[in-house]
Amino acid sequence: MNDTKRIGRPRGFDENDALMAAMNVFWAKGYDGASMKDLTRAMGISGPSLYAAFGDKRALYLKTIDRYADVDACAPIVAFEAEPDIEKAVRGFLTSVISSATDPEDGTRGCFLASCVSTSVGQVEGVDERMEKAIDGTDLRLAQRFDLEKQRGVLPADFPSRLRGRLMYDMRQGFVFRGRAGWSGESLMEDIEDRVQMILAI
Amino acid sequence: MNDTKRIGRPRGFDENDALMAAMNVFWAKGYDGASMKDLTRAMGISGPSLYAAFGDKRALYLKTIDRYADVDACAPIVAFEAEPDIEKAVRGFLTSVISSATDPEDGTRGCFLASCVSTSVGQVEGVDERMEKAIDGTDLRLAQRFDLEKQRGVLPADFPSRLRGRLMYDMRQGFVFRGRAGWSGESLMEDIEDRVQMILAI
DNA sequence: TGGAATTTATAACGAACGATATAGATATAT
DNA sequence: ATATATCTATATCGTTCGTTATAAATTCCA
Repeated sequence: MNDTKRIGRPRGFDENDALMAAMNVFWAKGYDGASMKDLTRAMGISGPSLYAAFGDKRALYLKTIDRYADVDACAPIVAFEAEPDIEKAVRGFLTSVISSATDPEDGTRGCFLASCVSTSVGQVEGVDERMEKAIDGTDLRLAQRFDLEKQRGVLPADFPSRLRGRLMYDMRQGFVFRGRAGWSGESLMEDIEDRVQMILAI
Repeated sequence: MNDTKRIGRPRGFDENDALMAAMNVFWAKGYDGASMKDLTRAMGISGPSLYAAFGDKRALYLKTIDRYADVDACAPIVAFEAEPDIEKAVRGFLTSVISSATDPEDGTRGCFLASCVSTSVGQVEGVDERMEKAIDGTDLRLAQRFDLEKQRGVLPADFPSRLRGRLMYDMRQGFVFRGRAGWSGESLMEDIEDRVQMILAI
């Protein structure tokens, strides 16, 4: 927005990098579990710098949520939209959900929204609206993919795109949750063929 | 176990009542959100009494989880098992899930396990095993209800009871989650007919 | 009635939390 | 060069947290 050189000492850190680092901490430890010490260390900045740049802890948390929505970091949805064959796309979505929910990477499991932010809904002010909007957005994206197949004639005209999109979202929520509780990827995979047929059933 | 009068000053509170009161606090505020002050006030006892009777905060939390499993306080599952007609039973399960997830009662929404304990999985030591066992148990109860219908001949012999039980569980998880994020009961009800057919589809 | 045992209430503990006051460092503008 | 503005680092603030000494109160046993 404003690229002109500003007066005063310049930032010693990249705001975006710091935000992503903070997100990973929240992701791995949860909102309450992530202390300011954890955050400042991971972000590579000191307390006062954090407060000056992002406000307080809660504001930082909300900013990581907005950032996540922007960068579109949710692998399963991306996989779903990229695969042209709809059945493979649905299977790919579920497979991606399961693998990300059971293969921890840096302590971060599943989707940031599904496995971290969702646990602070109703607890941290400002999260509910963002979560509701995120769910709405995801539901819509999933439904639009089905609508596309209806236009192509692959899916029948009366296919309930919106309902099946919501169903996929709820399935993700369930898989992520089971993954956190200790379920193995293999045991979760037992369900996917039945669920693929289910999602696409007329 | 031991009803003989014990020496010393007797308890001034009922252990079971105190445990249920503690559960309601955790249910409404979450594990981290519930302070010892909240707990002692709701339980009607003082700090030292709490520690003497239940151990520390975490031990108290785990005991409320065990207690919940014992009293079988999950309304949707009870509704599911009580209704003889299987289609009505499935519909009743989902309806019960939705109403309990969107009609807050004393700040407690949904199922204690689904809406509170599930958010502390991976965060509080001892919760994971209990949650995994609880999910297993619920999956099994749901599946057994379907098996019963297979014996009666209402459902075909190749009906995948276990998979559909899991599916119902994941749907509950999704509904409870959406309810916490602000979804209304009416909007959630839009899905149920599609889902009832889905759960019972061969 | 006097001790032993147990629960109670008051008060306060150390630790960790989130958040800041202060001062020093580094840039631009005049 | 001086002034001004912005960022950084150290150190510390006041709370709140979960937890626990301490001592009074209440019961049973001898």
